Amino acid sequence: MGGADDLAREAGESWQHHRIVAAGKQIVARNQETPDVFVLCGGWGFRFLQLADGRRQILGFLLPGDLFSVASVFEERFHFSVKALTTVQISTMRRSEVQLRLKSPPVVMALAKACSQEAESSDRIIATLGRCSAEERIAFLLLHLMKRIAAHNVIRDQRYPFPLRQQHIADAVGLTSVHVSRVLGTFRDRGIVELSNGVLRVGNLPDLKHLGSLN
Amino acid sequence: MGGADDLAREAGESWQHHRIVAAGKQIVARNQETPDVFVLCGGWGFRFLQLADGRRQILGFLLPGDLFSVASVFEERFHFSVKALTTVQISTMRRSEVQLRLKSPPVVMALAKACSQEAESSDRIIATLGRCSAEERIAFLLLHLMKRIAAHNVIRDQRYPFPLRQQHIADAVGLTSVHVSRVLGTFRDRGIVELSNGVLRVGNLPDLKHLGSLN
DNA sequence: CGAGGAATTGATTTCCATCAATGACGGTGG
DNA sequence: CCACCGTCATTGATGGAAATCAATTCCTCG
Repeated sequence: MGGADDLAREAGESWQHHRIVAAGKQIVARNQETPDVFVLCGGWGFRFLQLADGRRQILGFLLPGDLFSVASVFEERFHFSVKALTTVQISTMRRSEVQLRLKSPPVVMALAKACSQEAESSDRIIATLGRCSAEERIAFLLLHLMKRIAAHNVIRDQRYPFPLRQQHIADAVGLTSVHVSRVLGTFRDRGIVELSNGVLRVGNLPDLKHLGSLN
Repeated sequence: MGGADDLAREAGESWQHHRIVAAGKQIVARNQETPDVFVLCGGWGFRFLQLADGRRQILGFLLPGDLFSVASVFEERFHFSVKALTTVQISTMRRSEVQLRLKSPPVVMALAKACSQEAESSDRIIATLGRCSAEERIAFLLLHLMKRIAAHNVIRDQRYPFPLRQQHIADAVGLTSVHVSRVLGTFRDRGIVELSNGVLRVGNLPDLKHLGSLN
């Protein structure tokens, strides 16, 4: 997640492959082994773990430029699965080739940066799931995604492109989609945010931040 | 976390410092800047985030040999706090010196390994907090710690040294200590595990695994 | 022996899950 | 063009898991 831009800039073209995946399709499976490192180039994806009884936890969302994970540069095996949320473009690069590029300091630095961002993000999610209420969790997720969306898009009128279904929100913050619907309902009634037609409209950013900022 | 053994083996002695910290004392604070990389050499510690209203989430426990975090090799600032759970020995090394050692492939590989282990561990914790019941969360934590404890100690009679208070368990799995007490009570009644006097005795490992194995 | 933190236990409340029904779309094929 | 269907969102009623509040009791350690 993050930092792959630098990697791509550094890289030649010949040892990369591109691929389009339709919305809803799975891209990689947990425990799958591959000689490639994956980067998402367009659209949205998400990483997740599925429990034996079907419960699903979304670990994070992938936006354009995101490496599937820093660990995948070193590990030949994924410890999570990835699905396309929207139609998605992915680029794959031979791991061996990527590792050769690790001789270049800027590439190493980009990876190191991505590593610490991954770790910090994970830790904030753990704290949110462990200690926050439903409203706080959802607010946190929205704020987190807004920041990342804004890095890719010009935001006018506080309207963010937002392809998630309520089920995705639920699976990301550890709630049921029914309860997500209720919470988003109260957010709408209170004029905090409104979510419809793949657009997130923020009506009261201070209130949202008040709910969703851990500290 | 993990992989610091290799680092230490690789390292000389002169640019390291050792320190003893009493149980309960804080070792580093969130946002604290330091020129040093920290390794825990003896005792137990834990990493945590504290929310504005005092809610605390323990992110993970540190055992001997653990780097506080891989990210701290690259970042001069911690994004979490660390406290000593027991009396603890810590070793600090100049970050600049550690980074020089990054020219050595085995050190890089040790770090990469630690990075992917951190990421996988975080993701499993996220899934556990997001999707599992109180019993499952506690069982998961116990199993996770048992594995790590067994790597440091000879385990006889299924008795593990276990210095956590119920409050620590609660803060690690996102519950209240009252509820942890109840769940541990039923575990004891069912003969699954018994926790007392800093010793965890496992009475029925299969049942524990059945509860705490995500898949 | 006494004191203070830790654990246990009970009563009650709160939050969220579950179950179930309905409505709103959007696409598809007759 | 419209009936049909599947997916998604909403809403109500109910149940259950864990939080909260509040006493004790149990240890550990001066």
